[in-house]
Amino acid sequence: MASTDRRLREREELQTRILDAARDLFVKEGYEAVSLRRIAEAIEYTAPAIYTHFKDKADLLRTLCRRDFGALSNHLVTLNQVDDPVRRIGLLGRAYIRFAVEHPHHYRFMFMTPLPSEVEPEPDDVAAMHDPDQDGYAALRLACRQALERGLFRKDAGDEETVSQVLWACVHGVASLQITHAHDPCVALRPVEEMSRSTIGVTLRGLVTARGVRSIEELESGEAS
Amino acid sequence: MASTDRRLREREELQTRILDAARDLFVKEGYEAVSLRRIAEAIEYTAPAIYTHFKDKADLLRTLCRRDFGALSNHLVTLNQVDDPVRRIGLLGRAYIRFAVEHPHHYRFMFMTPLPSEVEPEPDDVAAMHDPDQDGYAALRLACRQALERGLFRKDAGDEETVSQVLWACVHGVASLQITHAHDPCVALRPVEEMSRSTIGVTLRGLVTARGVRSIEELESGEAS
DNA sequence: TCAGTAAATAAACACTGTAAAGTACTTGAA
DNA sequence: TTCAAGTACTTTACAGTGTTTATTTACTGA
Repeated sequence: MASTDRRLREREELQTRILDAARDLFVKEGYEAVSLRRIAEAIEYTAPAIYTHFKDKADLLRTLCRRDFGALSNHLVTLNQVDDPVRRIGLLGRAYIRFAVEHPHHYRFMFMTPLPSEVEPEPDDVAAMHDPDQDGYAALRLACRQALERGLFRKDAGDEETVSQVLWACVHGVASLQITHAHDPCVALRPVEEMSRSTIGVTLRGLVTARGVRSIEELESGEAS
Repeated sequence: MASTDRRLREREELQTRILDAARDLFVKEGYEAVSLRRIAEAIEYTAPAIYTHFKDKADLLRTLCRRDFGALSNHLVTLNQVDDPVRRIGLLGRAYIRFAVEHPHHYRFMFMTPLPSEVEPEPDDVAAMHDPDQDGYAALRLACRQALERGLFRKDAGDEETVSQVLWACVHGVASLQITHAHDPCVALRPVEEMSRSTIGVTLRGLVTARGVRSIEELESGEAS
């Protein structure tokens, strides 16, 4: 049925319009400052209409983040082409922090907001989550495994998983501190580029063997990317 | 006037009762999940009564945090007695993460929530903020300065301020990741003790000179404290 | 043409933080 | 002793929130 197709298409179009309006407002004013009524108004509908397309307000943002973070993962995994795993990890870190700073509201919701309750992920996502060619964290883990295998990371620094999480924690620290305190006069945070460079440099230096130091120097001498 | 004293005392007592009730609820259910009406009910008053003692809901939590974070700083600065600055930094990091995990809602509000607007701090706080014997961050900065001066940290790692912020970012990363994702089945975070130990070990190793390595070994061989 | 279905709406519910008005009670002075 | 001022608190009310229910509207497939 052609008309059924059209209805389905229209439905998806409206969903996208809701998501676009929501993103606009969330990015400008933050999740909690934006009400469903305002989102609805922006697309000339009423608030309850949103419930036809999304379970609730959190679901709206969740969907938004899933889509936009797909973009992050897509960007991160392109770095898999970098041969040297240590240099690759440095580039992953830089890109991660840059993304967080450029999309603070998305980042805040994804990584700085506790889940309402135990929300289990969809099966599709779980599969993608362990694929280094689809998921950013999996790409980081792969790089860590390679760095350990090739003797570029000290073995006593921890196993693949621990090392990955340590690296994640450190870049997350830079990102989240930046998002929360960038304009806080009490804190006087260093510019994010400097924090990014220094933190990645320090953590990598804390992980590498003598052989791995060269990779860091290459990373730091290379221009920003 | 004796009766004036009594009135003042009673006023302070009620303020403390409000704060205690609020802390109880915030710690159990989080800032946003708790309404002023519920806090008031817990102490058998009505919601607007709280406005006699606090400017608004945020002010209530702000006061609560100032008091309780005084306790953190008081604890952290006791570590100033540790001579070796590298070991001291490690102990500061451990204590910091432990505090964050034990007081997740306080920590969230203080370091993971953006200020409503440019709130300038009180002059008293600013003075205390730069005193290593009163403020935790000032204590960290002092330790970093000493580590640099004594040739325990590499000079090219950055100046005192940058190094301090890198260290802060890393422990903050561990703490905030833990707070947000401890019970998230999608993430499967390593236990916080392991993350704390590994992250502090890695970052310190990334900062020290050859001379400084001994301090890390002492730190890691020492029992948890 | 008509029953059935989906989508959007209007109205309402149970909340929220907060402001204004009113009520007791205490205080210092006439 | 009486009276005005002021404090602490309650009652009431407001404007807003996310969400639910009942109702209308529009369109579909038979």
